[in-house]
Amino acid sequence: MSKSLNQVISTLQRTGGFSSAQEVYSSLRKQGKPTGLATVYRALQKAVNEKTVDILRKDDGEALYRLCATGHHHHLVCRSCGKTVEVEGSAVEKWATTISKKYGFKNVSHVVELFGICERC
Amino acid sequence: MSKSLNQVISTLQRTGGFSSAQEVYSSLRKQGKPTGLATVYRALQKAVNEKTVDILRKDDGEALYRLCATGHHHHLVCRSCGKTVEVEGSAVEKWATTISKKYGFKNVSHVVELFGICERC
DNA sequence: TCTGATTTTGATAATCATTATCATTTATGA
DNA sequence: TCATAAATGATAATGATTATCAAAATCAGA
Repeated sequence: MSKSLNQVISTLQRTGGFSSAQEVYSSLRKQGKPTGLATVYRALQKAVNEKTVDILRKDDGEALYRLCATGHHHHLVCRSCGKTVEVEGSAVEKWATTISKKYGFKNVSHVVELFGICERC
Repeated sequence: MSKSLNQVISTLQRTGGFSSAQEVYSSLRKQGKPTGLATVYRALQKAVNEKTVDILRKDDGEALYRLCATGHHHHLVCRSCGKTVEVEGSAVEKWATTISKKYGFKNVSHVVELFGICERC
């Protein structure tokens, strides 16, 4: 595992929720470990291929990344300031299972994210 | 309803499935109804706001649009062949509303997609 | 119908995330 | 050590989307 991949992964661990590539980039810079933007993208890409990182898209199409292994939960993200709350969704889990059976799909994963404006914004 | 909105809608009808904005643009041009790219985007945006058109993202982040006769719904997509089923999710809608209130978020949208392997694959 | 105001349009430029390039640095291994 | 391969990062290129703004179409009232 290359050095930069390690750093990107551990940055995702620190921040917890979803981070865009640009956020990882500036986060690394703030940590005193400046890393080229291209390298950040490369590391994220590799992590996604290896399925250690999960990718999803914001409304505007920007990609968000998060560690896969960190237990299953969902996020409520502020569109304005980026504040993220982890939320539980057993209702959603059940729903997903029901739907999958109904249509005969196997091995179903789901992406569920909420985006809104938080109180302060 | 403006003229261009009509044309964009009927183009989506003709092509049936999902089309990118760029595809709609060149499709209109081929039909002999050349329309500015900006206008195409504006029309699609408006249609999405009015919930007459559905938007989702390709893997590379490009937006795809499709007529959405059946109101708000979600998708169950086959990872292997791409087959897509529209599914209803009132359970999810309720859950999203509850969570949003709980954390004081306003104007909350949600992204819910299911990915699995369909029967045939 | 004429006239002035408002809306719509479209060519073009600007934006912004992402990818490609390529020279330089760093790791590897015989 | 030396040579080769891999990783890095500054920068340019790409491509979808959005903003700008002047011209054209539409509308409303006299």
